[in-house]
Amino acid sequence: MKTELTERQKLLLSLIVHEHTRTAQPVGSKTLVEQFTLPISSATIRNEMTVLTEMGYLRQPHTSAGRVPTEEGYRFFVSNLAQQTILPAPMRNTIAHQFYQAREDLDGWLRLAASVLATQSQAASIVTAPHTERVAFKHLELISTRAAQVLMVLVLVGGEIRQQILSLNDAATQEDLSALAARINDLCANCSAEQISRLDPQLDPPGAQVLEAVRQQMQLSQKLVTGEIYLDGVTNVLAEPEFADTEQARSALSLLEERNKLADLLSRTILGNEIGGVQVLIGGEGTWEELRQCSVILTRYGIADQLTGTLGVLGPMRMPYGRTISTVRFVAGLLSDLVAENLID
Amino acid sequence: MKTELTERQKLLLSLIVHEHTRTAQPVGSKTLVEQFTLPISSATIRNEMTVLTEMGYLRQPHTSAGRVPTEEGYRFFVSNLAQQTILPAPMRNTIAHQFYQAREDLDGWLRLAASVLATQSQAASIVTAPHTERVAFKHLELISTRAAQVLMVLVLVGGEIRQQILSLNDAATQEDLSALAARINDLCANCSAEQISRLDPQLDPPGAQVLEAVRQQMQLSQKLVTGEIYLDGVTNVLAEPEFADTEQARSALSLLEERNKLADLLSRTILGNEIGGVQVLIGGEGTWEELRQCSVILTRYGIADQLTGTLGVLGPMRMPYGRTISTVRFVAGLLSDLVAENLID
DNA sequence: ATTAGCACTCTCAGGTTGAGAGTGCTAAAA
DNA sequence: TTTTAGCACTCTCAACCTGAGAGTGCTAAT
Repeated sequence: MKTELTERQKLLLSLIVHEHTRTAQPVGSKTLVEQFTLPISSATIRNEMTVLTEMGYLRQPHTSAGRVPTEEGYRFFVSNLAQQTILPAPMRNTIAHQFYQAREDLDGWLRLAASVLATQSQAASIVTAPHTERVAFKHLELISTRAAQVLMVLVLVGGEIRQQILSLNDAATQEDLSALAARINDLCANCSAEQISRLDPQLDPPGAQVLEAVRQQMQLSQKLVTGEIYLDGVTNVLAEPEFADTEQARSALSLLEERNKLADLLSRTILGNEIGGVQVLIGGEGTWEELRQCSVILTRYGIADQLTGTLGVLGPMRMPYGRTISTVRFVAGLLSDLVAENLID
Repeated sequence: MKTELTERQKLLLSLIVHEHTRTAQPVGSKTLVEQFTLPISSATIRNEMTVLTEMGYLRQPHTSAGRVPTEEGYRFFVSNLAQQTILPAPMRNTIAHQFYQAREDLDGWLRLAASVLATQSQAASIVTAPHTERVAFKHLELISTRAAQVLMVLVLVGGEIRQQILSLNDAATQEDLSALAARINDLCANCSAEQISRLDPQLDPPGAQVLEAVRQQMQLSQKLVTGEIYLDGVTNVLAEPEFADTEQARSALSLLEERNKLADLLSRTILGNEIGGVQVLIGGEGTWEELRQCSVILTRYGIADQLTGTLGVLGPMRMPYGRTISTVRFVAGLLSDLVAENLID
């Protein structure tokens, strides 16, 4: 159907995308030739623009306005024309240094990652906590609180921690609880939820109750987006001229608040996307009505098949794709390194 | 300075606030008499309005518009005129039932609380995780991961869990670690960070390293807004007509993103406010420039001196105060009950 | 103390206008 | 065949004007 673009057409499309990204205005043929001192006349550009418009890469907001890239136009640009702009070295160092300083804990890293993404891309950032595909038992701890109430702390392979308050049918001493925990730790080491449900340990009632709670927590953890989702820079999006009308912004940002919709969106990157690959969703791709005006850049980080999370950026469709993709990739790399260094297995 | 308001003036102020809250428009003398079929004429109302305007409770956007309540007007309304509207019983039951169902964990409760607040008030909601004033040691667990890396899980009195990955100088077996943890558990039971730093247990190097990490984590936990902050309904604010201009909305919502500013705001409720008291900040109170157009309703929940958190709502200054204050109080009550039921000490 | 009446003020929506930007087409030039 | 200059045409946008409408403040009468 679509014929190949000539080199000149590619160049023009590229320039139009750049100029429009910079000014947020439709770009006209004359502006183009002046801005970039092109060796061809505006009339020639108009002819080429007509072609690109017919091919669906450009569109005119109204009869006598300049051209604006369509979703298709952006898609072509991202796949064929956008060039990765490597972040300047001092910037990279500054960021890496921040991560080094925030060496405290996972929570701090993820929050920092979201903050860096948001600042660098001037858009909204999304970071999910890393998550194991294969949920397995690592360690259990039972802590007596008062009467028959017990705080259960469950550590999973990968380092995820889940807690629950159990009300036992009978009171138990801390010694009893510790013994029970030790027994279960032996029994379940490295087991999956299914394996646990299959083994029949003939435990006394409180033991069975604890084991069932362990199994439930592990099953909960298997659900995809169970953990924390870190957002930052949401107000950056409001600053973009395309969202001067609040209604537009509202629909886009509401997606970030509805956890299940957001999870749905993030799961896009999980299916068929290896670590290191960056996925660019432009204009909702027909699926997300709320994102008609937006683009989302997502990638995964972590260690494949062990501990992975998703991270990305949501901004207006008019976005500096080259720079943003690089930034997303860079931050994902940093987080992957951190996960690798601190992997718990 | 200010003379007392007559009953009729109070009534009128009250009606103006209600009408303005409903329509988001300045209210005129004629509208008022028609809307509420008052037994006085519009001219009389105009005279009273002049008085109220001179007293600083009302203001005219321009010469020939109706009146709008000023910050002072809202403040007077909230302190003297607003009546608590108790949530209808079926509504209360529905909400309580939701909490009952989400019995899983603290995380779920807090998220639900934020969601309920946001939905009921049609504004942005803020909920912080409960936090101990007096941070004290409850239980430590050391879990061997690989080589000299150790996952440290620290449970504080109150149930807060903190985790950290330690790199020991020498590798240690799980038995060694368990023994060390047991020793420290005995040593530190119910201690504060200061007490821990004072005791000199003559532990071997890895033990000292762990103890120092425990102390650090406890000190971190003492910082006020250390835990998770749950937000919901941020996009509700965007729907309000006063934020049709994105710039306004941006400045207000940016406050919610900047953790330290938000913490600062929340700390307002901590100083000199007992549990059960609801604090209403109208128009930034001269302190928060970003909130010039907004009101914030905050309260504390939990058990005084033991485990308390903050929760509240941020919305436009034009807000149904009676209803919203009741809702905030109601949700705080629910959370307080949950904390009491599941207190860990 | 209250009210009817009225002149006055200000906003807002609708309509008009002219400048400016950008296009498409055509005919000539390369 | 491709490129370009020239030009008529279209459309937006800001500025301006205008009249309707809403609401006020004042005054004089009740």
